[in-house]
Amino acid sequence: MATTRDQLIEKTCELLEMQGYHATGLNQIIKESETPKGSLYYHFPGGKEELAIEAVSYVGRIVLNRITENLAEIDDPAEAIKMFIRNIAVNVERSGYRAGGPITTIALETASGSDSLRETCHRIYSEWQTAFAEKLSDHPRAESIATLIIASIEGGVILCRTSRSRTPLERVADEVAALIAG
Amino acid sequence: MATTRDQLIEKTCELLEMQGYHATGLNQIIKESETPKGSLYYHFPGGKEELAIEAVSYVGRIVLNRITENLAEIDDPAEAIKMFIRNIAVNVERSGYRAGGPITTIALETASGSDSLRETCHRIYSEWQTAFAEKLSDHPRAESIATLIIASIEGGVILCRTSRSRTPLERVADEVAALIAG
DNA sequence: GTCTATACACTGATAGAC
DNA sequence: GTCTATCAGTGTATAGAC
Repeated sequence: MATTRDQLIEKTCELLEMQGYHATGLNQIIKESETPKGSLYYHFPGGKEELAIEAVSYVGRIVLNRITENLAEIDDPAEAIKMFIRNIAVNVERSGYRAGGPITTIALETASGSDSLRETCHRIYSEWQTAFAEKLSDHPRAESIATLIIASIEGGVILCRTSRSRTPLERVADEVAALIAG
Repeated sequence: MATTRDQLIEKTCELLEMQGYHATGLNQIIKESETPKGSLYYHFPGGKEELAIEAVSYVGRIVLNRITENLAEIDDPAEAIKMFIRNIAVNVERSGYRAGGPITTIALETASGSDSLRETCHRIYSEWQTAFAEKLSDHPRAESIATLIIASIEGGVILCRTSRSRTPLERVADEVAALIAG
């Protein structure tokens, strides 16, 4: 029971992750999601920016859940986070290096453009960071390490997609684990 | 003695860093650099893509020199790299969080678009990584740590620009230094 | 709520005079 | 080498019938 609104949001998430904000046109979104343009402006009167905000919020929530669930599966924080990052590396490779980092491109493109999109990305990054910090709550530098984790994952995705190799994220996984273990 | 060609490349570097590839139009480049459009296609017959490749190569070389010079100033690798990253944090703040990471946005936007731009970014990231790895040559995991450094700087810039705070890169600097010192 | 047709600005690119 | 005028295509957004 996918509503028109949901179809638009999901297709927008997919295209934004692969192409970014400015390279993704509304015409492509309505064509690939098979929804008429009139419906888009009915559901999202704010146009492209409002649609992107909803899409980024949606995918941010999904990723937050995945972080929480995956980290809960392994007791040792260093090992849990290492496996989580290695899993991202595999997924980036599986996408043909076309996806990975669902909000990274948007965050950069809109950092000096749309303030509402920038704030949405900032909120999501904060939520992700909190999830990692909670897993590291025994560590004296939990918050600081959580920031490094988010930063190195985002940067690692860039390096993997640019080099068409999963090695960068695998190295990030190993080094982050080494840092946590001390 | 700035030639027309150099003016175009330098202005393109500036705009690509702040806005990204797709948000930067050729009209804006020629207007702000005060060079006519005819000259652009005379110097860069390949159009926007060729101009961007030249711009990315140019700024990549400048940054490589800055990495080499700055790292040579302090003997201890952990301290040298820490200060280098803290310096980036200050520069990002100084730009009003509108600049920083001169090729990051381009690397992401063109990862699934232009193959020649993607390869150019890949080459530059490799050169930067080698510069850090050489400074860490005494460390058994020099290459792996150099990858983490590039990734966490690129990601740290994203977090700083998105949150309008220099804290993320300062934390990255501290954690990377902790990792190197062991 | 859904859909089509269209307005209007702007994009990258080119032609041709100078 | 430089500059202007202009092309064809696409972008976001809107109007109005159904």
